[in-house]
Amino acid sequence: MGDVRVRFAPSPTGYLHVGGARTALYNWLFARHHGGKFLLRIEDTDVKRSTPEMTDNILKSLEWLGLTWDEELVYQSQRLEIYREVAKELVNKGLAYYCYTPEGESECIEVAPEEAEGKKVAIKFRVPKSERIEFTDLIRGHIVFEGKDIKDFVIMKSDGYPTYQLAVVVDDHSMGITHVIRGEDHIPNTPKQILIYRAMGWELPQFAHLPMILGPDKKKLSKRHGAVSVLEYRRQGYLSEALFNFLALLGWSPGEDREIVPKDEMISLFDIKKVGKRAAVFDMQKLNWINSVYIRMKTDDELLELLRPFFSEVGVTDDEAIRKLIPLYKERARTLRDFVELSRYFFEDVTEYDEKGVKKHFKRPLEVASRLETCLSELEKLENWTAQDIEGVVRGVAESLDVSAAKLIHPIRLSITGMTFGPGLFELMEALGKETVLNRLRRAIEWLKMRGAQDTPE
RNA sequence: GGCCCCGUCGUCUAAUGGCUAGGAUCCCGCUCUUUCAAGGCGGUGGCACGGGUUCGAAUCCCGUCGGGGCCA
Repeated sequence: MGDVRVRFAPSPTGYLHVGGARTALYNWLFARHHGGKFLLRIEDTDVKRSTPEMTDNILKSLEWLGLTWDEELVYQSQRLEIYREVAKELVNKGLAYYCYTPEGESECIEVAPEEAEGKKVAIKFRVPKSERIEFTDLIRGHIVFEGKDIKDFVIMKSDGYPTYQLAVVVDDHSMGITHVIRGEDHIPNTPKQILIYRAMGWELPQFAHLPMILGPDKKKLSKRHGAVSVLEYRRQGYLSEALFNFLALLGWSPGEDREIVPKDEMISLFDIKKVGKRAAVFDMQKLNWINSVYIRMKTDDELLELLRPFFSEVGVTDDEAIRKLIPLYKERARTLRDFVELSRYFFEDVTEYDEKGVKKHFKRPLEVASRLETCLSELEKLENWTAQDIEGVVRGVAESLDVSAAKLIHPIRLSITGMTFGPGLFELMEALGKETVLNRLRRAIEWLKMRGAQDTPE
C-alpha cells in the first residue's frame, strides 16, 4: 500500500477523551505501519463551542501519548470559503438546492436560486432516492444503504457554515486522505459522504469503522463514568506507554496471546483487518495491571523523573528523598500516585495506629511495650544503620527474648508506619532513618503503656 | 419509529468448518515470605437462543432475543 494518508479530526469542543485517543492511536499505527502520513485536522466550525483551550488540550494529549503528526495542522475555520464554493458548485450542478425556512416553520422548503437572493437559506444535498450506496468497510466488510432511506441533508447552514458532512468530504479530499478510520458512530454518515464524493467526481477513500468504547454499564463512555480525559489519566499517575498499550488492545489483538507490546512492535504487528467488530468495555482493572507492569519495567532513574511532579504536589521536592522510596514501592504501586499515597509516613508523623493492627499486634500492650523497649535500646546502640544490620539486631532480640521474629516485626511496623502492610521492614527502617524510627518507637511504647494502664488492671 | 452495526468466561480477547474452546485481567485457593506487593502453582467462569446446511458449526445461512449507533 503506497502513500497512505490518514487523519485524526477532533473538534475542540471538549478535551480529548480515551475514545478519541484510541481512534487517533489506530490511525497513527496504521500510518506508521504502512510508512504513510498521519495528519491532524481541527474541526472548529462550531464556533460557539470550540475553544483554543480545548485544541491545546487535544494537542497536549496526543503529544503525551506519543502520537506525533506529520505536516501542518489544518483548521476548518480557515477554509470556510472552500466549503462555500463546493456547496455552490453542487447547487449549480443541480445536485443540491437552496432551502428556506419561513418564520415559525421547522422544515425548510426548496427555493430557486433567484428566490434565494437576500434570504437566509441553507443548502441541502439532493439524495438520489433510487440509488443504492454501498461500500466495503475494512473492518466490517460490505455495507449497503438505500437512497430512499436517506433524507436530503443540509450541507451548508443558513449562517454560512458548512455541516460536518460537507466539511469532512471537502477536507479529506483536499488533504489527500486515502483511508478514513473513525468511530462506528459514523457508519450512517458514510453513504451521505459517498454521495458528495460522487457528486464532485472525487475518488473515494477506503473506510474503516472502529468499534465503540463503552463504560462498565455498557453505555457509550462519557463523563458519567469518571475519568475519561487523557490528561486526567496522566494526572492520576498512569504512564503514557501503559495507556497506549491498553488502548491499542481495546478492540485489537496482536495475536499469540500478547498483552504487553512495546510501541515499535505494535507498529509492525498492527493490522486494521484484525480490529474487532464488537464494542469494548473500558476496564480500569486491566489498565491498572498494565500500568503496574510498565512501572516495574522502568528504571529507578526514569521513575524519579516521572515521580517529581507527583511529589512536588505534596510539597516534597528533595530528589534524594524520592529516590530512596523508589525501590521500596516500585513493585507495589499500580500508579505513580500510589508512590505518594503509600509513603505518607515518610513525610508525616504517625498520629494513629491502624485499628485492626492494634487488635492484632498491640494486643497485650505492656508485653509488647517491653519487647519494643528491648528493641529500642539495642537499636540505639546500632552504629551502622543498614537493613542488614537492623535485621541482625531485631532477630537477635527475638532470639534473646525467645519469641518469633514476627512478634517484633509486626509491632515495629505498626509503630513506625501506623499501618500493617508495606515494604520489607528492614529496608523500610533503613530508609526512614535511625532518628525517626527510634522516635516513633518511643512514642509507641508510651502509647502502649498508657493503654495498658487504663485497659486491664488485672 | 426507520435504517445501520454488533453478540466467545464479569471484562479484554484467540481459535484455515474438525483435538477436553486457548491466553490475559478480576476473583478464590496454595506456595514463597515479617506484612503487603511481586513471583510460582492451581481453581471457578464463556460460544445469547432456536432452526437449518454439513460426516462434523463458536465459525456458514435464516429467524428470535439482546446490546449499541445514526436519523427522526
